Amino acid sequence: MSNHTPTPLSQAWLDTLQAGGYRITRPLQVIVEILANSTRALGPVNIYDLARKEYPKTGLVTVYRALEKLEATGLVQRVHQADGCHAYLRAANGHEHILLCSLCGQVVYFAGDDLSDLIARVEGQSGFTIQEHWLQFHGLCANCQ
Amino acid sequence: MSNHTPTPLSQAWLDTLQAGGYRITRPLQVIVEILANSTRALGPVNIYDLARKEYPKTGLVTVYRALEKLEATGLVQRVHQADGCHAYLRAANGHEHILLCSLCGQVVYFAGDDLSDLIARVEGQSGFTIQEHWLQFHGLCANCQ
DNA sequence: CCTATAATTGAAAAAGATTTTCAGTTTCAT
DNA sequence: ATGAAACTGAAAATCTTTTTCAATTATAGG
Repeated sequence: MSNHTPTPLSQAWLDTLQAGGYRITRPLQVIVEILANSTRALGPVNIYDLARKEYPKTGLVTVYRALEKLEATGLVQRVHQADGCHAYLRAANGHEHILLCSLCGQVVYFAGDDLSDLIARVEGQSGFTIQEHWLQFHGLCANCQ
Repeated sequence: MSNHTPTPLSQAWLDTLQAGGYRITRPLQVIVEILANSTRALGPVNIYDLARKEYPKTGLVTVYRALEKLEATGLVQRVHQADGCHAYLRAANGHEHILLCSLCGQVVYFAGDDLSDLIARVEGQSGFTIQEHWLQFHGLCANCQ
């Protein structure tokens, strides 16, 4: 069976997973390779189909379990779209946020937003303690418009 | 069976639904009443349970169908949370955004954000046409902290 | 290099969530 | 009042996700 060399990013993910106490198996490697290098959001079944091209024995259950590990480790995040939240993506780092093409699922990460004033104001008015904020843009990518 | 007078908001929703060509039935009225006046996000089964207290014949299917209509009409929106996206809420109007308590699901709507500069910059850099933006805060409400 | 152990795997079954089908009922315009 | 079209609830069908379990595999330690 073919055995490509991992990209730098997927190698880094595998190192992180191993440091987290997980074992590095062939199906995990294949799934990591797929997700680390995808430019669009992928659902469990998409990943399953892609993984089986590389390692045909891969089971769908293993995809679900890999997604759990990757999400728990903070390498991957769920993508929320109007029609559901079943796709996954490389997690945004730091102050990155995501911009998604509503047609093809293409993703672009962008940095920069300073919401601290707004957050302070909303905390004051609501009595909440804000722990997390979530900013996401949707639109049409250059190819889809 | 009891028949409370509708609140102004739920009456407005019913009018909108009727204007949209939908028929106003008892289970729809009950479901609208529940959603229009809830201060927290509710999933289909939550709604089902609450609806049956008011109108015991209500079927879960009818809840799903009502949510479809309400979402299509823009009165209700799905709430996206870390663990899934199965709850619904009154839709945010205009420049309102939502702040959710991660423990109890309590929701607060807040207004105000000017992201036009950021949007313009990201459009320029990415080649996307941005159609929609999505801002959501998560935290602990006054009661839950 | 071998070994023991604990994690991981795939298949099948189970559980859950959502959708479809269908016959009977209800709304609402006429 | 009446009829057409929309809506309803129950059951069945479809998905999606999780659990169970025996077999396999990764990895630490000898």
